[in-house]
Amino acid sequence: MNQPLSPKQVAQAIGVSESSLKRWCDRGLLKTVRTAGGHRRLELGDVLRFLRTSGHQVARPDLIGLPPQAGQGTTARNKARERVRDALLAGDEQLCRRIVYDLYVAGHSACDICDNVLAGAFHEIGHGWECGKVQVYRERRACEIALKALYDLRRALPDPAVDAPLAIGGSLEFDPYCLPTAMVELVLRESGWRAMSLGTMLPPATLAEAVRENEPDVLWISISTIRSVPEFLDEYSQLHDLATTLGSAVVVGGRAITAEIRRQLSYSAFGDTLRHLVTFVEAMDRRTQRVRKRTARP
Amino acid sequence: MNQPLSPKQVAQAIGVSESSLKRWCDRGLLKTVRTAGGHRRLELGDVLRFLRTSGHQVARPDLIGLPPQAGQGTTARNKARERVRDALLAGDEQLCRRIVYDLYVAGHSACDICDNVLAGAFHEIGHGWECGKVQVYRERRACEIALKALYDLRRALPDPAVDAPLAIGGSLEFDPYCLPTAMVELVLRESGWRAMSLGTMLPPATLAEAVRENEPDVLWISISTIRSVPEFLDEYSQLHDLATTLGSAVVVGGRAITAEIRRQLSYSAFGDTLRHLVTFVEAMDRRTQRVRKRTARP
DNA sequence: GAATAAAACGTTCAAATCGTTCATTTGTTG
DNA sequence: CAACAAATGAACGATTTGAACGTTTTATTC
Repeated sequence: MNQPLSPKQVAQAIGVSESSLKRWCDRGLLKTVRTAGGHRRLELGDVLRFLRTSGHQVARPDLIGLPPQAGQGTTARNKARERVRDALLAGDEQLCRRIVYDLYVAGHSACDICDNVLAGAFHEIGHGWECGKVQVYRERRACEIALKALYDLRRALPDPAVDAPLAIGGSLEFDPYCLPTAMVELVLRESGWRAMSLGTMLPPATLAEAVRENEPDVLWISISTIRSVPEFLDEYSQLHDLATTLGSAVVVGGRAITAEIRRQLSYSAFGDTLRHLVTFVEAMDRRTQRVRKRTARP
Repeated sequence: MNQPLSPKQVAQAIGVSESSLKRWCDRGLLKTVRTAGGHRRLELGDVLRFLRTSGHQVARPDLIGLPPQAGQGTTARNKARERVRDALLAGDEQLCRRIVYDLYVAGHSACDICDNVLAGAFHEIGHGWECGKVQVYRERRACEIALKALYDLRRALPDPAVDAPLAIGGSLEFDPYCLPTAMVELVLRESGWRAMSLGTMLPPATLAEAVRENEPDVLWISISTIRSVPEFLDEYSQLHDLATTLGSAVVVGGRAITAEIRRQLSYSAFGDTLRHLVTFVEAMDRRTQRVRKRTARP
């Protein structure tokens, strides 16, 4: 409980720069102990006392209490996955949001965070859910929290350019999982695309209509559950044919696509991970630029 | 995220001089915290509260983390519904978010916005959808956009106190509508409650488990569709009995509850609108305070 | 236990903010 | 219209803050 905190942790938690915090320590406003090498170590109790007495009543003193800080390292990501998983299971929205945001600030891409941290955490949660070790409501609550974290991250991205390539997509009927499609939207926007999720449980007919009316560069379809394989294959192929006819690339992915099913699908790109998707759309971007260059200088 | 804002940022955002802003702070019109060195730090929630009461417009919303162009539009509520409806149907996320924000900054409560603007807009959209005049995907896309606007608004609210009363809830199986439950969460948080949506399509058994494990003061259930009335009545009554036994009030509402069904339900409160819900929880708050006062002075 | 990456050290410096004063604008009243 | 009170915005030197830098300590990995 009285674990030593680093100046960086405390500074970030209360929203001031490390420099200021160090100055306050040196000025005696905040009791510090030093390691043998001269590094400052702060104790939680002292920090809280400082916040109370100095009149420096900070927004969220509770933040420094519980969460250990996210690092920037490559190994930090694996730990982040565990911490996110625990925060999600415990229903701690603030903590989850903070870990995700810290990772992003530390330089991890949204794509990376989704693929390696969130997806991993949900894989574990889903496993626990299938084994009956995790209550259903915890899994659902975790989805709600993760969705909020994703939307939060989304707001940190710049708005796409009005002439950026357009992508629309979502999940088909009987597939209520909103997280995958929210992730796709997020990472596409990170790549500068005008991505717009149409949501979940979309009848194929209305997706077709959306393609007709919006003529997107890419249509993405997220497949988390399949009710009837033959029906799915039929609906999907119709959709695919229509989209390609209208000049839209079709990207499909999701955990419900087995190797067996995949073999029977036509698609412009298949994504096991969001990384694959990003690679694909960036290749499209490069091709478009080449075409534009050619058109500009004939 | 909820990072403190500097007086300069806020002054530029509102479009007034730094001097005036400092004076307002010192006069107590705008809550401020001070750094250890004596510099003022403002929180976004407090700034918004000030804007709402003072009637100032926002010149540069981007400077304080608000969506671009927010806080300078019209604030008439009756027209707002039409404008939101059109923005939702057109898939214009920015515009929708902006209108909602403008309303909030202009002093309308989140509850009011949900009840009178968003719900109204979706009522019309739903009607158009049933008549076949509105494509399904447009309705779904509208949900996605509205959800983002709601989460955005949520961020503007202060975090609930750790000892605030707890409310959990969601929608039952076969009911995938996430908007109502997101609205409930939002307005409860606006009333200072620790509200946590568990999401949609929850099996009654896991809701029961959630009540057992979290012992909330209120359990809310949002009913947008009912698959089988007898099954629903059976499941609901079990849930209701369990919750009341454990000391949780049960609040139920939703467009699927007809007068006929309502007559057969037991509940602590029924909400046709979010306003009803807020009235109920605020009555609970007052009762709690009375009890506390009595306990404090015997 | 050595090698390597990450975090913290102390220092410097430009930018931001402090409190204060004062001239200007705005609104009210006789 | 003049007189007056209240609020605003600009300016000032003094102080605080945040970011940068190269160096040293700590933590992680093999």
